[in-house]
Amino acid sequence: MKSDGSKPQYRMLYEILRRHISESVYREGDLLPSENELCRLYGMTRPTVRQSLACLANDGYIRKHQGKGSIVTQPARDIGILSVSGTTSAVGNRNLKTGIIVKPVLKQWPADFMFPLSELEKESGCIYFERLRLLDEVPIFYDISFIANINLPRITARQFENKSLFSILREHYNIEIKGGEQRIRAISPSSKISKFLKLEKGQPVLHLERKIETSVNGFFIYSSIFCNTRKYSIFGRF
Amino acid sequence: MKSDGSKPQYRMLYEILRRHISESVYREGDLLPSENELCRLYGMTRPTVRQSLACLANDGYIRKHQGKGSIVTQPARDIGILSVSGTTSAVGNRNLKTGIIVKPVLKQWPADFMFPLSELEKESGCIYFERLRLLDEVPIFYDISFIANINLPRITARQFENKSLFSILREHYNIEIKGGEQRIRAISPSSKISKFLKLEKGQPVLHLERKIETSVNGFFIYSSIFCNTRKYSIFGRF
DNA sequence: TATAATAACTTGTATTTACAAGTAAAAATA
DNA sequence: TATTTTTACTTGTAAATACAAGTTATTATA
Repeated sequence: MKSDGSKPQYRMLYEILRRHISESVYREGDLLPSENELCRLYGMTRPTVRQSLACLANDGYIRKHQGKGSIVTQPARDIGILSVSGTTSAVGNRNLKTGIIVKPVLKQWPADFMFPLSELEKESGCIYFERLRLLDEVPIFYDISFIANINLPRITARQFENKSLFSILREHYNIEIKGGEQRIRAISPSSKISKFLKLEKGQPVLHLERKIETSVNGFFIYSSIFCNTRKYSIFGRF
Repeated sequence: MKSDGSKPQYRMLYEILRRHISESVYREGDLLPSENELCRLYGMTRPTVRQSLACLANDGYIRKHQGKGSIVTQPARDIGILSVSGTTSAVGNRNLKTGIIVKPVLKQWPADFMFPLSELEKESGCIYFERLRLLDEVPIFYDISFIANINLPRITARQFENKSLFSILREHYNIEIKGGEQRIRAISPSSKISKFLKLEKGQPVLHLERKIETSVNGFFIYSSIFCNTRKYSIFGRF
């Protein structure tokens, strides 16, 4: 019995509860309503409710304890770029600004790209752009993004300033981020990166190489992210 | 109908399939048997089989595609210290050696510990040790571990050389690792770390601060890991 | 032959039911 | 009163069933 046309029930409850946790309706340490109570409250059956809770637990919003209940664990998720939700939504209430350094252009993939590419990806080239992201006016991330040029009309004309790439993809192209993989290294920054991130001499940076999977088969987003971890740190769960 | 006394069915199937993938019975790109086939093969119902597959997908061993099936994605998981399986099991076939630099001793927690501690943890002190881990004879990790001193008889007397801490906990104390959280930074190493990891001058290191959750309520393992990411990189899924 | 419709798969979502196992508070017992 | 037992919760595991939705190969049609 799908009451809504688009999203599955468990997903809707997941989003409701996640929002409630984010907005401190349920605070850290609180017990969520029991599974049976949630069933009554939202008119679902227990397996459905449990599917929502499993997602929440997976994302680190709650912790389940047999016999006790589901405990809210709002993780002070530093700058949780490791989460799938994208930089903008992950930083929470901090003031995040995004400046475009290189506007989106269609070009060839670099010769030695950091991830292997499919033939289709190679042929169609990529949309390339560079962004600098500031947290409370301090430059923290330098993002270099590569998007396979597959059926994204007018993407190069879009305004990326202070917007999440993921939200643009979701709203205008109906593409959802599903997950991905990444490699993490500590490196000495190039002078270009050093300049943009306003680093002191000798200050190392974190380098992330990410391949992000979407709801569209074979469509990936790649990014190379340089991160100043002096004040903030990357936070993740496993 | 629990056919085995200890572990749930879905967990057993999960472990069987994971071993098959690790041992290349199923290779990367292969389709796993369909859910209904797995039901017949292992005498379970589809919800149970699906629970196993959900775990596998979660850990990045397979990728599910509606209408197609479950595709094996053996991730060339570099040195997947980010996975929950622990360093030793995560490096796969590479030659991993572990040397003890500071033998396990019971001591007080450091004054400014990297994670907040419960009262119980504070009172009971911690077991402290330092290890150097080499991959193909090259020092890669410098691990500093802190284990809450809660009911672990004879732990300081145990032989940690070339053994995974997690396997010791599992075999001798019946404690399983459930997950955890971590912070990641790029730092300039201290001279001590630099010496042990045989770093060139100016070579930065990755610094992980991890809080690892176990099957025992309130029992956590903490570790501070310094990692040389020049040759290898940390790999993770999200 | 090339295209479109169909059928036979696959996984995704959801319900219903049942019992096991852990937790905590209430009740009975010493 | 202090301890133990019971009871009433909680989540965990598992079955059987049904249909939706995506994929692929076959079959029918142009």
